[in-house]
Amino acid sequence: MSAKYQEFSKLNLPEIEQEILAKWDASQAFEQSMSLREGAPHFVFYEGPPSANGMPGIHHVISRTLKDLVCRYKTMQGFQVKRKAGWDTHGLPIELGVEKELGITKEDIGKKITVEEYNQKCREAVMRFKDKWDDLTRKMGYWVDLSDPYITFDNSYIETLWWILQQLFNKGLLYESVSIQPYSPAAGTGLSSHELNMPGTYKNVKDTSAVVMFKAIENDRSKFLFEAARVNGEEQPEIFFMAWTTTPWTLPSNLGLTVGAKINYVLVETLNPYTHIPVNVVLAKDLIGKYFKPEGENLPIGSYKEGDKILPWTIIAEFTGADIEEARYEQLMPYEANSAAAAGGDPFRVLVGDFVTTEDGTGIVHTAPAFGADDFKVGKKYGIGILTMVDKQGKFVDGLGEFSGRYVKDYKDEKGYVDVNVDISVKLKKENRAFKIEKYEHNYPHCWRTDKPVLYYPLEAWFIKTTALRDKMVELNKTINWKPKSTGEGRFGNWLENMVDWNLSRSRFWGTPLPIWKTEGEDNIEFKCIGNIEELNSEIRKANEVLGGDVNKNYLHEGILDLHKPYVDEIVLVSASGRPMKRVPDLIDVWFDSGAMPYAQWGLDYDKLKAGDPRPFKAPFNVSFPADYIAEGVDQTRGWFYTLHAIASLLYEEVAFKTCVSNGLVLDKDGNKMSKRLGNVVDPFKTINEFGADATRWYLVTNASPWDNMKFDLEGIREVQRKFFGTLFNTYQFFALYANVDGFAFKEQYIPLAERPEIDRWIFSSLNTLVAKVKASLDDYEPTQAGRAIEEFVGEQLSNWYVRLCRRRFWKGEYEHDKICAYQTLYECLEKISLLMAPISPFFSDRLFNALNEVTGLRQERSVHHVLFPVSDNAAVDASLEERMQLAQDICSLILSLRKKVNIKVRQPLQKVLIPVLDPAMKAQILKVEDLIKSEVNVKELQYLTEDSGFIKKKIKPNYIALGKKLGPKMKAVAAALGSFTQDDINRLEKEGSISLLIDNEPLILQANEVDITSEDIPGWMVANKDSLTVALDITVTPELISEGNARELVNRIQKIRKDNGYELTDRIMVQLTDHQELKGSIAQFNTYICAEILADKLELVPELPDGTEIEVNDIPLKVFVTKKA
RNA sequence: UGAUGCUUAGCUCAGUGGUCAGAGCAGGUGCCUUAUACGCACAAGGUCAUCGGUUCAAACCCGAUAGCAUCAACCA
Repeated sequence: MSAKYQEFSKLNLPEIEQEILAKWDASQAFEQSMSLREGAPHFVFYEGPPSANGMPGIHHVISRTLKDLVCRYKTMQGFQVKRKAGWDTHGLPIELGVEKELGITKEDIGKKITVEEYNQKCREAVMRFKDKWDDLTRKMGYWVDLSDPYITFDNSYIETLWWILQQLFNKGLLYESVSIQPYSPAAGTGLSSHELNMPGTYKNVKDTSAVVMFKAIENDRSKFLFEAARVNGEEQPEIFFMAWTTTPWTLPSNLGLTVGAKINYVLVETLNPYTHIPVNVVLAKDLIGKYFKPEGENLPIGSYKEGDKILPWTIIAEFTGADIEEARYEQLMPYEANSAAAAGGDPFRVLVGDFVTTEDGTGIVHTAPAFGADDFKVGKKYGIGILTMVDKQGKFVDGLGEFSGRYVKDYKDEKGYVDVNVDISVKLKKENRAFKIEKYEHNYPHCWRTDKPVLYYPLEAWFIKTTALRDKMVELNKTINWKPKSTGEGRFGNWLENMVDWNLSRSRFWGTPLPIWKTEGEDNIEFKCIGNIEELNSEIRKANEVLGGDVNKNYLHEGILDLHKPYVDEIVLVSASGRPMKRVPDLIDVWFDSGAMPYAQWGLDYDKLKAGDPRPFKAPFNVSFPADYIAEGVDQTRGWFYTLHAIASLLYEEVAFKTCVSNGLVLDKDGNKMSKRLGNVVDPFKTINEFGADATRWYLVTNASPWDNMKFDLEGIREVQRKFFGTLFNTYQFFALYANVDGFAFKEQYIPLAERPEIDRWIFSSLNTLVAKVKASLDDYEPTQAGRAIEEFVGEQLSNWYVRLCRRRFWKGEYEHDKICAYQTLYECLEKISLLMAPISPFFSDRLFNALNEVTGLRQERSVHHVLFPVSDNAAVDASLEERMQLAQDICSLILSLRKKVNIKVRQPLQKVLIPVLDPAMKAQILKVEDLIKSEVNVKELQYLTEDSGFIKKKIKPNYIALGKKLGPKMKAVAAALGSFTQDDINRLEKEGSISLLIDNEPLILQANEVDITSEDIPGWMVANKDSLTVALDITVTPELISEGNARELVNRIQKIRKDNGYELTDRIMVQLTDHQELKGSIAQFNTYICAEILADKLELVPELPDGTEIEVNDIPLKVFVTKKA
């Protein structure tokens, strides 16, 4: 323990941080922050695993600051907070990175490079930037246990995922199905959404589009259409539903027509423009204009002659989509391969779907479930079956007549490729089944590798039936505390409501394999889902015994050593009926990896597993589920937040986290997204090295609410550094300077609050109010509020008011009661601040705390992060005291503003200030701070004007809040009436407590408490107002006042000379001045004052001073000669 | 296209159903020196995105529009 408070030459945050980091390392401060809380209640935090495959960016600093500050705060609240780090190690970005590095594509894997080698590369690549991440973690002061992280590619991690999948499989929540996915026939592979979002994949292309006519069959639902046509005179009317398609090749696979329930449709009697046969067609009313000209309306059909430009048409019925639901139609292009039986459902019906619009087409959507996600969904809902009349090479299957074997798009760059879409259109035209054929330009996705158009194609995939738990998940979500609320209720809640089953399958190489084996062939398929390594090993041996030969020969001895591809794929298992089973080649979605971290981070406990424990995970899972708190970027809403929630709901019908903070994006200072391409990425290392992690963290937290997108500007960090840390640092420096002089080490008895001066009690009250506010804000996960409150206190209350007003107490007089009060008060403020700010800025707070504590030894703890958070002392909070100090600050500000207006500097004393006081309470309040105001603004007296002094001009306004409900619409009239009140009217109202008005010829009694009376003017005086406060200043400068002003000015000049001469604070001086008529009186009168201020024994007036310094005192030139007294 | 959020001073952000809309920074003016010019004080700066509605009263509540952002989707 050193006897002196450390003084610094200059604030250097990065340097302080280096020092603190070394100290933390040496003392194992982080480990201690947990071990000191052994046995205390847990606060559970989950770390969302980052991928160490890329460099960390500044946006990682914000979410990690949020994580860290809550964990530190909860530790200070007495909780034990363990935080295990984790790494996300699987997934497409890693694979793509490796492909790029090796210069290969997906197709080359298994050919140019073995899967084994490839996965080895991935395993190496995944931790490429781990050092950088660890470095950032350390430098930004993020306390997380990096020594024992969970890693998603570890066997034990994958094993836990398998166990979970097995649970879901056993519950029937894991199933195989088809889903419609983007697929590139040219490349023979499915495309991920990532690949589809690559630049240049969407291109404008011209395709043959067709409006085709599906012939309606008369039934219950369509009867009214036929009757309408018959009324119109036709005996055997033909009615057609018109639908538009840009992909005519999907027409042989058509199984339905989808309409919008609320869209208005019409039945139109007209002619087919190609065949000129009279027809009746159904389309959306809004789209009539697209196909028919207004001139043709209601023209008789018979009037049309071939070659006419105008097609006659007549609306003969009007109805909504809901009216024709379940109507039926004839198949458009029947062949042997696409029969209703082949579709496996009840096709050729009119369906209702919410995706239908009337923006283009006909308002009726041709629905081929195999080739569109919406089509598939609505088709499934209605059970119309599915037809996939195109194979994986992109050509029509056999059994489609003349179209069999033809490619639906030019995937092969065939010479003389004839567009099959055109042929289909021509055929339909001839058959009176096409209404309009034209080229249509639209935006369509293309395979980024082959440049050929993508098709949406049904592919086999494994799904988790999350929809089965939807209601439960929605219900559980309501118990989660979301910050901000809108993320949980809106974005997340909405997502849950519209959730679809989770497509787990990924056809890649580096990831968690799906642990499902299945028998080959189409009949009696048997499945086996493996749940742990031991089970797999025993199944391996069993298969070898049953199937014999070389089956699994490489895995018999040691069992399986790596759960990745290609090893798992080599393993053959045996089904219950004795047939060989091969693994489903899929990997699972990496989001499952991270969503399962609450369980997999600990791994499986075989003892519990064998005992049939439903939660067979290693300790400390039992005390680490669910999480009290998680925090990530808002982009994780449908990522990690969802998968955590989904898995916990599926397994245990519980939440995985109780509070979730989702932070917004970090944009550059102009509001653009940071991207490498634009070169506007902020390097977190550079930022921290230059400005310090504390300033960066403080800026990120206080600049904007974390969930708003923030525009990141280094200028803002600079400001924080200067304004907040600079001020706080200076306040400490001030304290240290004098405390060292006086040897203050908090050795004296703690002086009770009641015995301290008013200003001390005030800053204490204010401090405790702050403590309460900070605690409330942090408890509510609102760190921005907390940080801003601390800033405000340090800048305005502590530094700029308390210290400024109290300066003299620290250097004047003996080391006794008042001085000790001042030291104790300032010390406690500084110490509490160090505690309050510790969660947000862990370094400087620790430095400040220790700088103080190393001298006084008041605390046992060696780090601020081990101390319990302060508790607000209600007894110290005095609202009335805070109010009157605020009053004093406001009054001072008003007086300064008046001085400025008339250009009278503060050093010039003025005689008096007038303050109208309308009630005795206000006067009492100001009286208590009168001295303070007088010295602060250099005024000799405060005069209170009460109403009877006659000086005040009052103003009256309705009290809108009180009167609003009572008066309602009469409010305006009353306001006008009050506006025309005379001073006498106001006085009478005040005296009598009420007044009667005539509003709209009705009498109305107004009570005194229903109006606001203020005094905004004092006739003849210069006034300034703030809210209801009014201040007038007497700006008369009498000769006496000038004289005193001169004296003060002189003091000020001589002080400057002292400083220039480099004298010590305590040096006494001798002063010679040239005699000057105008100053003579002043110097004589204020001689004692001047001498006391400048530490001179006397002032000597001489006629000439050749060696003196020339100065000016209020424009009076003179010379002074100052020497240090020996 | 949908969901969600944002839009207030030149910039970064507060703000509450109550009649003059706030702070910091930048810019302006004036002040130094026994903590701090990396400071202090004062003044100026606004169509609260636009348009409608509810209300005695709207920056605030509601509805539409526009722009930005994220996520999801992408379609006939």
